[in-house]
Amino acid sequence: MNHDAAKQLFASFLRAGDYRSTRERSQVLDAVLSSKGHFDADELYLKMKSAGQKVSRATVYNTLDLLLESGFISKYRFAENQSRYEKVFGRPHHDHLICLECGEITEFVNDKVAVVQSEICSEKKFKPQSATFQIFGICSNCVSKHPSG
Amino acid sequence: MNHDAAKQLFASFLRAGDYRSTRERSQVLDAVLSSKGHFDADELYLKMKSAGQKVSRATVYNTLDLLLESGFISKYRFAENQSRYEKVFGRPHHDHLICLECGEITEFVNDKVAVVQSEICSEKKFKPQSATFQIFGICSNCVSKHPSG
DNA sequence: CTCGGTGCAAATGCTTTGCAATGTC
DNA sequence: GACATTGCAAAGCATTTGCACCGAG
Repeated sequence: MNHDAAKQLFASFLRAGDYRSTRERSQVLDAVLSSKGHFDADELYLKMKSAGQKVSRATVYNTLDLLLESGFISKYRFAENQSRYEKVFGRPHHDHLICLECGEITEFVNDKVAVVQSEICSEKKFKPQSATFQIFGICSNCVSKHPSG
Repeated sequence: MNHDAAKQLFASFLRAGDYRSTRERSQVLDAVLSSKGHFDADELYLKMKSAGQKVSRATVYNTLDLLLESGFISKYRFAENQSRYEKVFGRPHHDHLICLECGEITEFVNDKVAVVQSEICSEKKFKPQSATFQIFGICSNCVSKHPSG
C-alpha cells in the first residue's frame, strides 16, 4: 500500500466515524507512513517538530489512537514504561525478539504462531483481535560478545 | 513448593547476592506467596498495609525486583500503564488471553508455544530467557452478552 | 561500627486532561 | 455558526530517586 492509498483510506475512516480531517492528522499519518520499524509517541512528535511542522504532543497521542483504531498501526508494550508503535500496512504479521542486553528488537515471522493461536481461541471460545508473542533474551550479537564464547 | 521452602530459597538467594535479610523483604515475600493470580505493586503494598505491616512503596518495588531476579515471580505488561506480577513457583508456564471488554485475564497452557519458541530461537541464534504470548480480544462471557448473539 | 536498606516526599517520565482559541463542516 | 480539534500547561499515574535514619552483619 502506497502513501496516497493509505491517505484516502484514512480519510474514509475519518468520515465514517464523524471525525474531522485536519492538517495535523494528515501530517501525523505522513510521519507514520514514512517511519521504519518501531517508534514511540515522542519520537514521532520530535520528528514532526524537526521537520518544521506545528503539532502538539496531545494531538500526536490523539491521532495515534485513531490510527490504532483504524488498524493503520499496532501498539506494543515491551519491557519499558512506554508504548511503542509500528505501521501495519503492507507488512505481514510478525512477532518480536527483545534483547535484554542491547535493547535491539528483532522481528520474526512464523506461521505456527497463528496456528497455535487459533487452536487456543477455539478451545477457549475467545474471539481474538490481536496478539503478540514476545521473546526476551540475549541476541546473537550480544551472545558472541561474551567472554565465555 | 510450600511457604517455608520458598522462604529458605529466597534467603539463600539473598545471601548469595550479598543482600541483607530484612523483615520487610520477608513480609513482601509472604504477601507474594499468599497471592492468587496477577497483582500489581500497589495492590501488594495496600494488602500489606491493611494487614497492619509497615512498608513503603519504595521497598515493595525494590523487593519485587529482587523476586523477579531470583525467579520467584514474573512480570507482565498487558495493555496498561502498569506492570503486573504473578508468582511462578509451583506453576507451569502459561500464557494469557486478555479481554478488551471486561479486562479479565485468562491463562492457557499449550505445549506448542514452547516448541515454536525454540524453533524461532535456534533459527535466529537467540538465547531466550522468558517469553510471553498475549492474545487480546473478547472473552466467551462478553461475546455471549452481545445482542447479535 | 559499617554500610546496605528503609521510608518519606519529591522528582521523573509517559500520557491524559481542562480550557480557551481555532478551523472544519 | 456550531462544535470538534488543537495547543498549551497543568494534572495524573506508576515508578524511581535523594537523603536522613535505622538496623543487619
